[in-house]
Amino acid sequence: MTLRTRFAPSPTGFLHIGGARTALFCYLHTRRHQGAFVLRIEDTDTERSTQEAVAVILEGLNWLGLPPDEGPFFQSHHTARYLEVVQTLLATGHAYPCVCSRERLDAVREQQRTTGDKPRYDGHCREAHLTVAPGQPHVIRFKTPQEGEILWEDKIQGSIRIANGELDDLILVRSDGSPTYNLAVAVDDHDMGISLVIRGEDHISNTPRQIHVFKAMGWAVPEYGHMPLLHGSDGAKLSKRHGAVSVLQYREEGFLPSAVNNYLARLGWSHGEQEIFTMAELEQLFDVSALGRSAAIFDRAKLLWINGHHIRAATPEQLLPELAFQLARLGIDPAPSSEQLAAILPEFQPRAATLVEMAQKCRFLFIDSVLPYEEKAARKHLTPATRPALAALAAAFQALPAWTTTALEEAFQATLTAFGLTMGQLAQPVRVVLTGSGASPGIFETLGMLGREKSLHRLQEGLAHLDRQEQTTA
RNA sequence: GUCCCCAUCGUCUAGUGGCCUAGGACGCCGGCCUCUCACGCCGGUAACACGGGUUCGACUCCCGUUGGGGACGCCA
Repeated sequence: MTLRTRFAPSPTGFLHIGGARTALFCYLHTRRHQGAFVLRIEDTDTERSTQEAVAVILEGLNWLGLPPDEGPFFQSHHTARYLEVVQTLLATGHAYPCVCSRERLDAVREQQRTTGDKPRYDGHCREAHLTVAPGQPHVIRFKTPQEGEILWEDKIQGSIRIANGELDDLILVRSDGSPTYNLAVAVDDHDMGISLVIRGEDHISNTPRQIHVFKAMGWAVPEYGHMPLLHGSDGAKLSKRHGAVSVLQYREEGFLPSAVNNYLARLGWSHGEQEIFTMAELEQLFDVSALGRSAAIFDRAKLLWINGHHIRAATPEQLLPELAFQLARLGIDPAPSSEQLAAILPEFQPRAATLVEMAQKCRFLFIDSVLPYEEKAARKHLTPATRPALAALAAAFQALPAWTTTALEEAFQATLTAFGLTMGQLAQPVRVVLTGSGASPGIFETLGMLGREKSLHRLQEGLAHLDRQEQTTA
């Protein structure tokens, strides 16, 4: 029997980083075991589910590179089947109608809370054998066994046992006739032949309820693996408060999907002392049964480091669209050509932890003027004392027959010798004038990438700047 | 409150009774490289929550305490 897993998000919001991790683990585990990865949209809550959320979740999965083998399927399309199952449950005495009002339920819970009991349904209608009149508001509840316990070998958590006495009679069908989560999940997991349910550990308490439905229907119970949750820096379950935004936000921020996946996979899982993994490696190595059991805290600093690694390991061609995307966001117009970007990318790959950072660092190449200069850099390196050498260098460059690295180096060296300067004493002022900042790729690489025309223009611009400065201070 | 789960450097982790004077990675600090910034390299900082057992021997097994997390909806 082949492995079948499912990722089952509810479309009530975007796909955040925690959901992405669940999807990733399902996907990787399934790839490793050559199973089928099913995507199922849990939209039984018609009040809160939206089409936009579905679209954003799909887009997120697509960006991460976690395509489902089957689906997306929508639970809202399966309503008739859920209700059919409920009829069977009713007929076999595993379910019953309940006419308790919300007010009564609230009062019961309130009472239980004050007496220190676990808030739960008190079974008021359980043995009432009610026959509801047409139009009479009621829900259908599952008749949970009160004795015994549910025990399962969790793929991640080990054996978990929960006494049936801890459970109450959950609602299967709402008073508006719509099915609830626990019913829909059990029916779909069975109908879709899911053999391993991988989900967050916040679902542990739902598992015995779902297993009861399976048993009442005489279905084979799937295996379960409850993964530890992702926490924010305060140690609590990741939420919007922690900036748990859409995974697509990470694309905006210049992260590579391979890096995000790599980072996420290392949260709770390890393979020897290896830190960097390609998707292909993860698909081969990752196994949910090797997961740890304690929650992990999301650490952006490490994500940044991993992202830098993946940026360095990528080919310029792979990065090209991402960089173009970020440059466009910076308002670079016209957009540089692919050839242009591919040529400069290697210089910036080791210098950026994100594509956003990379775009900022190579921006100087695509704008008309880098004025005004970064203040600190200009103050430190662009002093009146540097003017003569700068002017001489500009003249020497001007006279160059060809804009080659060798020629540039020779002219540079000659200027150095003529003025008795060290490399740094001249390179830094030139760098500021060329890029507007005190940091850039090597000075000859920078000159080469900028090209003759822009370089010469910026040197003149720099000299003019120094002259202006002279006047204001004089 | 009740039930369930967890507990090694700040963070992610290795560790499955002796190989641990606890290893790696991120971060941080220092150094090297060097025209700047990165990258890279070298070094440093820093942890087995606590208390009982079990054992010749516990980070590793058991119990308890403490701490943290999750769940307790006509949400999923």
